[in-house]
Amino acid sequence: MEWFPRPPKPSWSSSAFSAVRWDPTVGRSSLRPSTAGRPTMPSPDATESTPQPPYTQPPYTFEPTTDSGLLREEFGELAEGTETGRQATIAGRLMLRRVQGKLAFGTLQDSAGRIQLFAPSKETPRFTAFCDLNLGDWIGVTGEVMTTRKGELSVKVQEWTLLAPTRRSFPDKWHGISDPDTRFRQRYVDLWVTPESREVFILRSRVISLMRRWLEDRNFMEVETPIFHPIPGGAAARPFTTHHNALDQELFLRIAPELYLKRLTVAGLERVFEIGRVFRNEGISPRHNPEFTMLELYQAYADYSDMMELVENLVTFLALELHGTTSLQYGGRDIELAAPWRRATMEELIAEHAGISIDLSTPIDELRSLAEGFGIPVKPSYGPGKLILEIYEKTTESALWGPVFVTDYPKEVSPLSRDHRDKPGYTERFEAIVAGRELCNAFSELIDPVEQRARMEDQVAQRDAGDDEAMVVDEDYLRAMEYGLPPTGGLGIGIDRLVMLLADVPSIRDVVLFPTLRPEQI
RNA sequence: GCGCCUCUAGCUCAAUUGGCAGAGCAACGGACUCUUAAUCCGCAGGUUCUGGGUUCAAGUCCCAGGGGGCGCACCA
Repeated sequence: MEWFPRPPKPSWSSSAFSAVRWDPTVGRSSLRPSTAGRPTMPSPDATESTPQPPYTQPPYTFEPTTDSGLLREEFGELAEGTETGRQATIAGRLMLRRVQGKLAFGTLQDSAGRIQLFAPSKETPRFTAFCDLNLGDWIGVTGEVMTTRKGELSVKVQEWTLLAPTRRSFPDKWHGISDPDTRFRQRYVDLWVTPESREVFILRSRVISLMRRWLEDRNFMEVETPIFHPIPGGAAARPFTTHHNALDQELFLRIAPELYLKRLTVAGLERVFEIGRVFRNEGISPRHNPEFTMLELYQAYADYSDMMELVENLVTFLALELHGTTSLQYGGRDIELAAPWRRATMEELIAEHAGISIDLSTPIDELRSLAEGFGIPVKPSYGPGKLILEIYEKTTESALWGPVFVTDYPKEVSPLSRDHRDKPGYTERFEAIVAGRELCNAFSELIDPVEQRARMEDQVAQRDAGDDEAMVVDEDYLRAMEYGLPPTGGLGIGIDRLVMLLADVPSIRDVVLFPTLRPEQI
């Protein structure tokens, strides 16, 4: 994605992340108002004796005819000293300025990149005021497209206007901002001084756009379901709570859209998807933000094998569209995303990585002592399925580089998944692990309302036993199921983690525009 | 929640065994008609995160608190 000319400084590859640019030990501070006077912005009590050009109200609109990217596309290969005779109007932020006396150069940044401004005093109106512009000011410029004697493509400043002054000091024009706290809190500064940061969010936007298109091409219909849930459900997580005054009712911010989307499958919408925010009242870490974005989709008449094919094909498509290849790097390590991905059962993978052979027929005492041997705090309520899952997560999951589909989860830990067609006690559920992280969770959906009620009641028992992430009984969902949920494959993908993978960044805060932080004391 | 690290000018960073708190960029004043982080001269800029303590003397050492980063726990 060469929309931005990279300055010759340390790259932002993930290895440079912590070592060079994002060293967490570097200083912190906040951008404070510039105390310097602004000649273009006299204070209210400035007198008429102030020898500065009068501040004029910026225009309400401005109409650029082109941008830096289009200019580079059209005029990128001009020889030195070319005068094209073509006029251009561009707008953006002044990022650099080099005044030579009667000749000035500037660097303008717009959403497509940067381009040089060429301002000779003989042709640039209000030349002194132009030279007095501050870094960060928004300006609009009209003039001839040309190249300098050194061959730099430029727009000659033959007309210009101040669109908005900046009243705060520009960050270091070479180093930008490196303090992570400032980058997250003042993302508006980070985005225009850190090209790599913009690149990540542009990539994120493209991921979601491409995903929509891909799903729509396969006859999936996008829907929106409630974010306020009277009963939290569809995942195991603590919810945020809120209150509706007129109804005088407690409401929960959704932890997953799952149960509403499956109601729509009952309704006959055979292929639905939703891309939206979900909220989980859990810890914050480089891989967890309390609000994050999920893609969930449901496909009638499909099972979990179909979901595996869908995931690997979708991710392959995204990698090819965004990078032109499925051979990527993450954190300096190679990863091959081309379909098909490996499929292996949880127990096979435990055998590979922990060197132990266990399954649901293993005596529970043996499972308990194995788990304790791995340092897992075992609760008495844990059955064999939960113990196997705990052992998998402790010994195996983070060691999987993948991509790999981890299949056949124990029924005990999968309250919404359908029984495995061949293996009693297991479900047709899988997670895809890529770069040691869960990318998605999917299953052949449980369609039997009697079985679903039993599973929900079991969850309630676990909740009563102290598990505050266990689900509760959702009577309306059970009623919907009683009308008949067809065989259905369902899938949830964490968009943030997918973007982290595709953008090769190490923290979820690098892909969330405004991550959750403690309030700043200003 | 626990542990480790960190916080100095608007930004990026210095400050030796505890000994006058500094530089570059930005800003401000000046010089300069082909620069590319322009260059050169000058000026100004500080609650060293906060509050205690030790000391003749604290950015530096100690205690408590706050923000942030990372790890652990949690998060299927």
